[in-house]
Amino acid sequence: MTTDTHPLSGFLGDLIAHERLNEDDRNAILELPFRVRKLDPGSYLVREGSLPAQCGVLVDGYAYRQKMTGDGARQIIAICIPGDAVDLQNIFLDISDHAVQMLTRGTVADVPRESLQQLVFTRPHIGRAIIQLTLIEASIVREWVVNVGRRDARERIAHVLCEFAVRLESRGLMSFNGFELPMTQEQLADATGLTSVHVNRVLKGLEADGLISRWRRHIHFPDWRALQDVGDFSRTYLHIPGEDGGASQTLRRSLPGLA
Amino acid sequence: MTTDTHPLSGFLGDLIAHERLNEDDRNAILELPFRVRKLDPGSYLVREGSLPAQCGVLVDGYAYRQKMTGDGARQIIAICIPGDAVDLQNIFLDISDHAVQMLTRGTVADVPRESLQQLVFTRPHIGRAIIQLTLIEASIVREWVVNVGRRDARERIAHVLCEFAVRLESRGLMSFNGFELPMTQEQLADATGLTSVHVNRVLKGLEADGLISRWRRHIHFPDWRALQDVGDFSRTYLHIPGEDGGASQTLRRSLPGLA
DNA sequence: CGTACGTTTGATCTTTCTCAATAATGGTGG
DNA sequence: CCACCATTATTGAGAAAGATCAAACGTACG
Repeated sequence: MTTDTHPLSGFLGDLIAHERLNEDDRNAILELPFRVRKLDPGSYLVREGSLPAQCGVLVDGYAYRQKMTGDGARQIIAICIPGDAVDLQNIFLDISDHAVQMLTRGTVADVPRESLQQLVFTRPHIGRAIIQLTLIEASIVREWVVNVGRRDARERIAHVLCEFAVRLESRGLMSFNGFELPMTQEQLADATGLTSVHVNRVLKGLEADGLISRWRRHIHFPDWRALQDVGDFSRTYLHIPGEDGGASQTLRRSLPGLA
Repeated sequence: MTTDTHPLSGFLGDLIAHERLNEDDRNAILELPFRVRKLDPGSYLVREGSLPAQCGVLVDGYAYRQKMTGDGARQIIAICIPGDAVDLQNIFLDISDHAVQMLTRGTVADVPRESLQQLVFTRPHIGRAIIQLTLIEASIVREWVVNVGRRDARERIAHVLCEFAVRLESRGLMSFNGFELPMTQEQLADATGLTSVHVNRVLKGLEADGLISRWRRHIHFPDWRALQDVGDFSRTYLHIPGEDGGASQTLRRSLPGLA
């Protein structure tokens, strides 16, 4: 299928998951002008304070949103997975208030700001879908405030792992019963407001308790239900369509141990 | 002036600050249907899991966004000030992922979801303005992740105070050189991921160091510049229009000690 | 005037950080 | 394919920030 190999097909799939788009809408997305780039880990998609003229769509690979404090500490705000548009805020806001950097090697399709902006108002269904995506992103960030503000280290890490698993699953990116964590323990620490030393100890603890199993950076879930409990995780804030708060068929398939 | 007494005039002012609206646009906002309610502290504007049919606009008084963890801890996600629309996410997303509660006694104007939704797509300037407001809200939440994840107690509280001061100032709600903090120390703790005991000690510390002065819940800023430094505060993430990152004229007036 | 709520203070305990060192891993050039 | 280097993971010991527990004190409101 040519659609599956179109660089924006992942993004389109995400839109479709949230809003019914007719053929014209779908074509409008696929006919957006774009330029593809290959990027190395650590390279910037957006710099804080910059004024991006295009919106990057992650074709493959992973990225993260990040802010630095005055004394050089890093806080990771969000993880971007393939199919995510990383500059939706910058379509309507001028100067970027945070940076986006590649976590792994990957591919990005840059779409001009104006093209997307125009679609939002000329095609209400696309507009609604894009607005929903930005709102869901905001919802995830709110949950991260809770995670970092009111949960202890073990809960935080369990929660982040659960969230990542469910998001990957919703895009069909889970392999078997787990995934390869695309980040170092130090980056996981920056996402959870901890130190890498402590992250290491907590991961070992989770493993010792049979809540996860690890090999290299691959994480598997021998007891998915228990991990969710430890992480105080409930998927509702992800606003994944077609799931009532219980698990989807696919999730049931790929995450056994779920009643 | 009749405009100033219209319940939605604060909201309109906020929109205008971000996007040029012509007379038709402005009238469209002021002619929105609404119903006014008076609310007591603690009463809910939105419950987590609910499906709001209207968008509340804070006319006066303060509110907060909040989520609870499984073991009953509360995390405050955002503070809403007069003029804020508290349900913008719920215009396009169905089930609410967090609760909104009154902090003080206050007044809310409820606008039907559909009316606002329609304006977004029929009046692109209003649409852009509303999208910008939701994006700025998201930007503030991102900064809160940084605050709670990577700053110590003193920095966190200083930062929250600075943010609150600047946001109030941008709406003309600062009195003299300070404001009345509309929340208890316990609520401030829930906003910063601390305990009320520790918040109390930190406030006293800030006061002892001449960074703030307190009388009841009134906070003043004897050394605004120093407080910003302690809080690692920079206003850029608030995306307040017409300010280059330096201070506005009004701010200069109302917050002396600013070079 | 008393009760409920918020603030302040002290003493002690835990979680997590910091510093430091060692071991494993992955990628690179020869 | 192998040796080497840089990065990442792991472990230990001690220190610190903040939590917890408990009590006293103020203040506002009915």
